[in-house]
Amino acid sequence: MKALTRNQELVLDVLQRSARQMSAYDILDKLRPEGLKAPLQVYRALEKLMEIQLVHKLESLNAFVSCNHKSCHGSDMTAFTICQDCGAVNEFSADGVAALLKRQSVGEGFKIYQTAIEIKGTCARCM
Amino acid sequence: MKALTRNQELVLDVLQRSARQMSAYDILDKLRPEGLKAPLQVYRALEKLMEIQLVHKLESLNAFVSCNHKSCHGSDMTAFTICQDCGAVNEFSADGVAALLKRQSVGEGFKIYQTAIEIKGTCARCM
DNA sequence: TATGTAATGTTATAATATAACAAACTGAGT
DNA sequence: ACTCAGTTTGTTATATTATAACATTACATA
Ligand SMILES: [Zn+2]
Ligand SMILES: [Zn+2]
Ligand SMILES: [Zn+2]
Ligand SMILES: [Zn+2]
Repeated sequence: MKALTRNQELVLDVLQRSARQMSAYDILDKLRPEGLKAPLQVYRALEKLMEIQLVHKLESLNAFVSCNHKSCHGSDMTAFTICQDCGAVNEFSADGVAALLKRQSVGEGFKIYQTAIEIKGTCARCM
Repeated sequence: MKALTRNQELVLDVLQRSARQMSAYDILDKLRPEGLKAPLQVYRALEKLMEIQLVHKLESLNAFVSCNHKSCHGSDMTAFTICQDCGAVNEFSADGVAALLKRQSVGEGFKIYQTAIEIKGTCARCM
């Protein structure tokens, strides 16, 4: 587990403190006081953080969240619910789904490398 | 089942003839000879086509495909494999996965409206 | 025909992401 | 300490994807 660089620390820290997903530009704005100036500085940090699964990208929102799911590091399976009313995002365990997808995709002759499962709907608080 | 408008027909037609997913701007370029000039003309057509599930968006690619899955219209469950080597996209039936996700998300007090399941890996031809 | 709804055309701009390249840092091996 | 390779950084510029705003036109239907 390699140590994070300064920019990676900064980006991860901002994401962890945030209650919500953030766009790369949201993150950049938060980090201007620390001296960051260019989108690439954020995107490069995000790229590494996603590689080691400390951060996930919500593809359907073009936004990023820190991983709060103890057991997903090293797994290739990540699933999110996204509430369309309040915007709340929740990472949840989808092991059964993962296994099923794997079986089914093997049936189709497909070797899974990574999955994005994003479920939009209404969360409990908003029902 | 309302009839499609001219722009919607044009966009759907281009997508159906394409062997691959296309970005909105790919589609626009194909349709310049037909008189389309602005991105919005394409995006608006895509919006309607997605509403009636004749077209799906691949969120992780910011690209669009026509639906070739006979039974998915009216369903809220769509799943894709995306080959990272050759780029091939395949829409596949994920009823079991859908059911499982539904059960699990109900457990979390979440009402599903729509899902995006995108699986990246290597297809049979590329293995 | 009157009336409301949906679709269109157009210009401009916002939001998201990457290319290219030079400079600085890091760690392993000598 | 020196060297080399690989990684990270800073910076400017640009590419790609998507929407805002607003005037206009088509279409259904009562
Ligand atoms: Zn996670
Ligand atoms: Zn909610
Ligand atoms: Zn479909
Ligand atoms: Zn392939």
